[in-house]
Amino acid sequence: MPRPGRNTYSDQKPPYSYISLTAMAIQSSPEKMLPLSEIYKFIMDRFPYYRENTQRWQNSLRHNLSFNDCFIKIPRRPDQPGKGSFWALHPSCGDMFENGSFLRRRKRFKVLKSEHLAPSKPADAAQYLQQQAKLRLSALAATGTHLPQMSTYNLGVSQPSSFKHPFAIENIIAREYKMPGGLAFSTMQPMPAAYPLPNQLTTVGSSIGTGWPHMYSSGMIDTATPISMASSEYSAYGVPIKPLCHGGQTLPAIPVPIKPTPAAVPALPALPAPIPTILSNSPPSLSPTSSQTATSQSSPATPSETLTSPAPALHSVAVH
DNA sequence: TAGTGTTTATGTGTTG
DNA sequence: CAACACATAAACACTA
Repeated sequence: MPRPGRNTYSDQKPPYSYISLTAMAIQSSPEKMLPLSEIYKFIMDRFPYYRENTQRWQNSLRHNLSFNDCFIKIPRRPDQPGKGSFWALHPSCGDMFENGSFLRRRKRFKVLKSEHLAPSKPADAAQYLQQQAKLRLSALAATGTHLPQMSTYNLGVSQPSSFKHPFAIENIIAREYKMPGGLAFSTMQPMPAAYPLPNQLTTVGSSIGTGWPHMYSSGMIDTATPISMASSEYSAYGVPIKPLCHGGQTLPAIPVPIKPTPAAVPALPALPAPIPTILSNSPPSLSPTSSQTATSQSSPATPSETLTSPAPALHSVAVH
């Protein structure tokens, strides 16, 4: 396991599992589903490390897609000719990653065999999923709820719902995320020794390139996979429906939200505090798993670095 | 035939 | 230390 060291990460293996990377790719797509080739592309575009030994990691990735229940295969429609199916995230897999951290899952996502909720036939499941998604979306629209932006994997029990884990998918893939005020961190101090700091990531996706050496950040990538994470659309779609059915093998005409807004999460005001905590060694309000993981894998990053950054900016931004 | 998808096996590192 | 998560390899089937 490569650890974030002092050198550039450009060619080093990112600390994300294939599951994470795949989830990122899928989540980054407007429709929340991608063919295998696009998943490859996404990963190679963003992580130079994966531009080599493609046979190797792509085999592993395919293995993960098949092996893990959190990925569901969606058949191509007749009007979408091509090879292979689309892959999407299982509607119930949202809490796979503790605190939204994509470093390591707290537990493997497994579809229950006796899922009484979900229809058994794919055709039914398709309808069911679509129905659920529509209901969900219309409900959201009706309430006019401004959902916590990109809170897809933000499951933090004691975190404000606006908190976005530095390794959360939103932060990872939100390269095009633009702050309302057009703020940018591109001029930020280079931080070769550390993985993206929460404030950097949460604040502006475009800054990832500088603060996140293992991710490629040249403009060319954007042409490949337009990311709509910053759009309001994502806010809606990105909030998964947890209680949604399991085992939905289907063909959703509309993207199925991945995970519900954690209802249990107390509606606390945005706190700058939790973030630095993650990368530091004190886990107070965060789950040990998450913080431990984050720290263990980015050890050389000195917590002080994270603390010296303009942390407060980050949440006010994240919320909006 | 290359790409895709499934499955089995094995090894390593982490977690409880 | 057992169980788990993950990475990797490899064999094989299917299909555009």
